[in-house]
Amino acid sequence: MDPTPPRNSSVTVADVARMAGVSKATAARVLGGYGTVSDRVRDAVTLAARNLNYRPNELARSMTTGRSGTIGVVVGDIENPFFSLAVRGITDIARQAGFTVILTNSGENTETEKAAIRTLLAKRVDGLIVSPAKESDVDHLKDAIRSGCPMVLLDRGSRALGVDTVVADDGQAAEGITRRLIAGGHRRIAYLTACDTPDHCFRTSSDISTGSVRRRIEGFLRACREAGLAGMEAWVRLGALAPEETQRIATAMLTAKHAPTAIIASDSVIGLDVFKVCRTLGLDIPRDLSLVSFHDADWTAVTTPPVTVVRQPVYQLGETAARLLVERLNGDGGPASRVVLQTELVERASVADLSTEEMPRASE
Amino acid sequence: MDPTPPRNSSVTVADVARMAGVSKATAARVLGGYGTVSDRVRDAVTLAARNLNYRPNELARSMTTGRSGTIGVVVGDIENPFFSLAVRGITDIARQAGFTVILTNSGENTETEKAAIRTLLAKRVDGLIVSPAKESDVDHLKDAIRSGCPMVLLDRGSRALGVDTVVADDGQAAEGITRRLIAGGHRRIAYLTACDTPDHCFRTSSDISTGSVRRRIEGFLRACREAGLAGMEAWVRLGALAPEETQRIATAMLTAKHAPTAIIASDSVIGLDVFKVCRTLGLDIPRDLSLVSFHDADWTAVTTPPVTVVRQPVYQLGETAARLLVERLNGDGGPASRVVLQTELVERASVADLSTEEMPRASE
DNA sequence: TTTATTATTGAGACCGGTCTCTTTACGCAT
DNA sequence: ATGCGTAAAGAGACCGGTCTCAATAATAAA
Repeated sequence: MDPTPPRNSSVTVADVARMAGVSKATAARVLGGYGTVSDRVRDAVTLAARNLNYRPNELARSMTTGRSGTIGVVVGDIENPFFSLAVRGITDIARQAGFTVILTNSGENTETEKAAIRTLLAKRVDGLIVSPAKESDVDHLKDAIRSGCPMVLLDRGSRALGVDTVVADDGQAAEGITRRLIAGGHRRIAYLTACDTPDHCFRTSSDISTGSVRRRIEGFLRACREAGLAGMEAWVRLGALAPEETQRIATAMLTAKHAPTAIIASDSVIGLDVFKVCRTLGLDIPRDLSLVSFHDADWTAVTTPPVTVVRQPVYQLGETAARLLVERLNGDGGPASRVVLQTELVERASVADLSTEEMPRASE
Repeated sequence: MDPTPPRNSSVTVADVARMAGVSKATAARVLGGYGTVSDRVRDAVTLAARNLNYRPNELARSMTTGRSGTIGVVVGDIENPFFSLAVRGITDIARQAGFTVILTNSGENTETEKAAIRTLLAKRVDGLIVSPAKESDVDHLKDAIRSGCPMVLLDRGSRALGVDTVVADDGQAAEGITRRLIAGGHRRIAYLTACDTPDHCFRTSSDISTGSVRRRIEGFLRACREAGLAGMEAWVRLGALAPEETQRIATAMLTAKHAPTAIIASDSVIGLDVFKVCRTLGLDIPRDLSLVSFHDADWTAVTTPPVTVVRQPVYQLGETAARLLVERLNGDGGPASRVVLQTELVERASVADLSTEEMPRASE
């Protein structure tokens, strides 16, 4: 209609009110959709708003209402398909519920995480979804909670915080897959993770500050002990933080005299690098090495052989976290809940059964 | 120190000022880090702020300064590794420059995109980075620009908008890979994309509203024409929006009488599904089908055979977009620039050379 | 017709910062 | 001692909405 609608660099309710010939309060009522207004006035204001190309200032609104309509998300690394899928779940639910998402990467670094939380709090997010880098260092999270900001923990719980938590049954999953490997005759089973300790050596599971990984390692060790395998702590390898390091560690393990017959990769990024190393070293999976990875990443189904994985309901993890948070924001004052989503072992062809394989050979 | 620091549900500068025994203006000067204050007062205010556990309200600050310190990002789908990597690039740069990122998924849907832009504008983002779902429908973007919100287009340009744009040299890349296939003796080359038209049929490249894809198809057709191949438009297949559809389309193509000898997948998600279909159909790559995919996704290097891809500098795409935007926000008033990042053809083993393969057969 | 009740509208405070303008005070030169 | 320049601090408006409360108009009840 109007060929050059105004620039509206900042058309305010007052401007609209003036043009419509009503008070600021009345215009605000129409524009904000609250209170009671006559149809005649409503039309006049709506028309004026359209003509002026009025755009509400959500900032000003948040100012008085105290709700910003945003939720802050802190993940380790959005580039990791695990997180990008979870974030997709979060944003989908958030959008449905009328919230927008401010995304932050901690890079699995507590300092960055602290800064992120501070920024998000300053921006007055209505709630937080956090995947804490370290469970042991959560004072900043405690602060946020105490200051009244609802929080949901994603993938990594910290019971000390007493907030809603959504995790997968990592411990059981690891226990199950370990048991399966042991039943298949494996004894030298390595667990490879990005988590690290100051001296890069694993001693006890309490050294591991990333909740999900700690639970997995505990499950791994539990299954080992159950089978009478001792000293399996030595097979837990840390520090697979980047592709180069992962490949260095995997290469070292696999070329050593006492090489593992099976490796459990703590996430799909690590699993991929282990796979690459095998290819580089000319090792055949599963003949020379059995491989199991956490996270059913897309690539795991198309390799030769396809790799056996622990399928986590990642999207649902994000969805559930967001849903829990939205409930809180809508006034749910119930006690903190801990949702544990079931994982599923997807058996493909990267695991060898040493026991039955040996048998026919022995009898032939 | 203090065992129970206050709840600070809303400690304001006024509160801090009162406790420090100074005026609100003075406290604000200290807390906001502007103006001039005596050391004695500064210390008093700082101490009071700490005791009260004061947290600045960024919303209120934005209100007066007119800058929110956030940039809005609209991508098609964060779950797609292409976008998650680009977003990583964006957030890294944004954080360095002191901005936070509000992330939105359009789901490649223009209506959702419009709503997202509206919301982001209402939240008064300082700038926008958008990957428009359709180049043909950009009035909402034009509006945003006219209202004074700096914008950078990511991966998909629209010259009509006259704003900074960062894209890969999609046209050349497609042209190059097509030429290579043709030189290898391929004549029946299919191009498979998620983009769609109302009747699911491709006629002319102007039907394609996603900029990057349109440029690729144009490159593809250019190379075909150059080689004297006519009617290759028929080999452009649309509508690979979801795994099921991609697999349906690929299966139909590959089981038809006139099956393609090569398929170019418009992104790695589609490439993966084509790969799966080949496996299902028992087709050998590259003997029965040559496959090339856009985007050097992690899985492409570990399949058997590894697949030839067009490597786009995705992270840098995001980085560059963010950098450009930050420059604008810092007052750069120069003309809109169009940055074209070079792609790289990563030749692996999924492409067969029909010409040399046929020759020995013919002479045997 | 008068009063009670309700629907509309207006005036203005408020949210929590920033920022301009003014006042006060101090140090130094004349 | 007087005057001036400048540093430090206070007062209060303002940003753009929301929201309470009072005022007015319209409708219903008596």
